[in-house]
Amino acid sequence: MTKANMSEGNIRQKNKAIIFSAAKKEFVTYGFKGASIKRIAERAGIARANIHYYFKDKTDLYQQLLSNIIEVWNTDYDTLSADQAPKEAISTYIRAKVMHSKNDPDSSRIFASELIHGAPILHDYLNTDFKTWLQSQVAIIESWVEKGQMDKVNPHHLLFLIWSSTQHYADFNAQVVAALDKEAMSDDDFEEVVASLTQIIIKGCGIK
Amino acid sequence: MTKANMSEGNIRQKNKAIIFSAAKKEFVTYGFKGASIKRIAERAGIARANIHYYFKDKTDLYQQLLSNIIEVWNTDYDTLSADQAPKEAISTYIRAKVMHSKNDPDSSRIFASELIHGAPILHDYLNTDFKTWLQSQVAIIESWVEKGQMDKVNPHHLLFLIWSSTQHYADFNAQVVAALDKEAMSDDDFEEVVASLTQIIIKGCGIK
DNA sequence: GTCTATAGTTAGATAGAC
DNA sequence: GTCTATCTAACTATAGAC
Repeated sequence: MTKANMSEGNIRQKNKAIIFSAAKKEFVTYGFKGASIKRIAERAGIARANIHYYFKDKTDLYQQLLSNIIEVWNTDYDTLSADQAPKEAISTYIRAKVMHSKNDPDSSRIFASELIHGAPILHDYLNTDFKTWLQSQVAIIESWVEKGQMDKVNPHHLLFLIWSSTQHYADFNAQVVAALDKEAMSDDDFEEVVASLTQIIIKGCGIK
Repeated sequence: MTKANMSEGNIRQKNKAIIFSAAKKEFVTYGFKGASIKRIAERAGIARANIHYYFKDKTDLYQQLLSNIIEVWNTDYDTLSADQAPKEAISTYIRAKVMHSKNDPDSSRIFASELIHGAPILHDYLNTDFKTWLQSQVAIIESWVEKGQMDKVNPHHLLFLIWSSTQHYADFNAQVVAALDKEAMSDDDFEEVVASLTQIIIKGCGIK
């Protein structure tokens, strides 16, 4: 790759990142169909036609955005540790999930919206990579049960419980802040969430 | 009200019900902005213009649909029983919520989609009727804690945990069926959900 | 790589005959 | 209460100059 190519590549990368960031807000606010390329361009501070220069069409942009989100999850934090005892592993996992709901709620919301509307784009992913990854998580829980480190619980439903209860604070934030009678959740509020969920789930699984 | 008026009223009621049913599917599939009145009319088997005869505009139709959904919840099942001990009350509540996710997933999904996208229509409801109703639920849990019938848990976060984990099977059904490697969840699957969630949450709250 | 102009499509909403 | 026809607005996508 020549120097000219590299700097072109950098412009591409930088502009695509700006577009992704703008698209994320737009998709969260209006959903896939409701999102308009005009408003994404305005949010990004670039001309409308440039979006079409970088992305084939709206579906292509949305697909790549979803891929980015999933990639961050898979490489970053969304994994139970097989090397730890269940108490530490699950506590760490709950905290990581709650903090992700705090720090990047829009990613969670876009993923949730995609699933709620039937996962038209993520259907293939759910039946391939997701299933493989899930199987590794289930195996970890099963090993804890076999070793008597926790009660016999259905691994799938335990995982769903952790996912839903932690992502709730991103996806349903509008309802949560109304319920807590606040403008927005504070750092302390999120710590209280971690403590509450950890307390109930650890004890509920019979983990000492 | 004359007989003629009554039968007119009945036609209105019947047609509005048909439109609501069609609109529900359309809003679930495409979201608020993506839903088209043309397709709602096609699903309902009536002419496009008739939708505008019964509803002022798309927002009006969506608002009334949301009101219907919330009304069913409030009058039907979505309440902790203050007269029971926590074990029975929470077990009953979890079962009712899971069965509602099974029997009417689209209502749950429309509500979830509205919240995820910032609750533009439900904002007022969340800050009035919802808060009042929630306070009654919180008070019930607090009374159980005071009487020593359960551990000291944060009532709000316990309620969020129950709502999110039970509604998950409606809202995130696409992911759940992929995870369970099924076409659709069976009656037995839903019983397993009730059993798993009840087991973990009851024990997790220190309820005997 | 960026911009303006525009083609082509789809939508919401209304008027007016029946 | 229902239907056809139509107006108006918004949006995606592309062509072509710079």
